[in-house]
Amino acid sequence: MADPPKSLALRKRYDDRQREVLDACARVFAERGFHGTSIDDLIAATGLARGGLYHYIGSKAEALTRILDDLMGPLLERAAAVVDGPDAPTTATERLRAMTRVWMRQVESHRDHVAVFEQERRTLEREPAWKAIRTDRRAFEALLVGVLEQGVRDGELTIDDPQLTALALLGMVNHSALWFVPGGRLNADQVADGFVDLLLDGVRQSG
Amino acid sequence: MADPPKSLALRKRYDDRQREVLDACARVFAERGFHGTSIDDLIAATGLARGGLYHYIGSKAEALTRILDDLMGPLLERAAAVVDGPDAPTTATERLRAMTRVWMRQVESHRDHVAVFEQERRTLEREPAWKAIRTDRRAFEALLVGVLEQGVRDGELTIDDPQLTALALLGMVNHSALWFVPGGRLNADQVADGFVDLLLDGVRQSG
DNA sequence: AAACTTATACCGACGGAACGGTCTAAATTT
DNA sequence: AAATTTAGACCGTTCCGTCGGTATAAGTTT
Repeated sequence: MADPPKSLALRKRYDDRQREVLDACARVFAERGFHGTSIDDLIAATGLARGGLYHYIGSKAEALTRILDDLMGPLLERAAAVVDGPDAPTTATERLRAMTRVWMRQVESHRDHVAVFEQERRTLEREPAWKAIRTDRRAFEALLVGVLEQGVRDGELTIDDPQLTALALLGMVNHSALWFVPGGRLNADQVADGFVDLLLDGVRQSG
Repeated sequence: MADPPKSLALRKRYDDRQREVLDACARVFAERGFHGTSIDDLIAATGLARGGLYHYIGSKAEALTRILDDLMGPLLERAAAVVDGPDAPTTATERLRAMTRVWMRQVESHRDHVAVFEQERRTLEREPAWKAIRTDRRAFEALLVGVLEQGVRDGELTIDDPQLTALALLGMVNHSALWFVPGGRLNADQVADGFVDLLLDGVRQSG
């Protein structure tokens, strides 16, 4: 990656353009996979030429790193805020709902990023280079399990296996990056509420 | 792919070896992704040399096709059997459980295949070459939605949005290919039952 | 404000390595 | 000896990233 400009005004212009370029990269990565994407694909997607592209991304791998950081950073920050923050709800049920909404909104706004994350999961778990991403992922999952366990402690929830329950919700939401269509029949909050209601009450006819 | 042997005894030997080779390919594809896997990776994983490998797989893409067919064929067949077959249970709840067990057992026995399927989802949906796989996937999902709708008709289940509910379960199970460990704390049926119980009754403390 | 210098944005030809796949022939089995 | 399995050198292509260069905008001096 080229050194970003020193002057403040230009720096902003550079950052904005870089964001555009990285979003385009995320779109192609999500579509064709990281390894399935060639530099020429990125050139076609960004409209830049080879040199111009490298001016902003440094390398294909660096682009992936940035894409994943831009996904996990905000997600973790917001999730922590609605679980532990000053204005966070206090009951486990409400926290679970708030957290799931934050999460589905991230799927809505960063669908390609989530898709890339899911696609490259195995690689991310293996390579030392992605340790930061792994740490973020684990922190998020721990947050989720924590909320579920709080629910059990408080007598709000009855859970056989909190770990499995967390994995179930993780599957639902992360998998939604494959089918969720922004602007489609359901918006992010509706899907989030749908999942949480399902998890809380199930579908068995009562009474 | 080389012509398989004509004589019956040799044909079996060839098929067995081919299965071994394809399983090894699936393992590497799951680990590094299809495009992230080089022929040399497959050579290392199979112990064969270049020529020997091509004797059994024809091409990298053909190997992928076989891997996915070997996954979806049996899955669909067994799922249809426990939903519609002669000895299939009749209530939606029982059918849902039976179907999920079949499905999780396929994750258990073909974890790498499922992981590859998940990783290449976007490509599989796009390329004309994978039409057969898409048809199978859709048939499976239709089977699942059908069971859920039957449950609603029969008054067994109360479901706001059967489509979303199906997607939730699809997410749980398919995502399990990422974390399920054969021989680990939970076996396939235990995970399947855990998911189904979750979906049926939820986690909210009742009473 | 005009002339000049520097910083930034972008281009596209190019190199070297790695890629998937083929082919001839040797080894092994039937 | 015939059929099958395995080997590995080899080919053309595609790959990622670099580099020297141009054009434009910003900053500086006169």
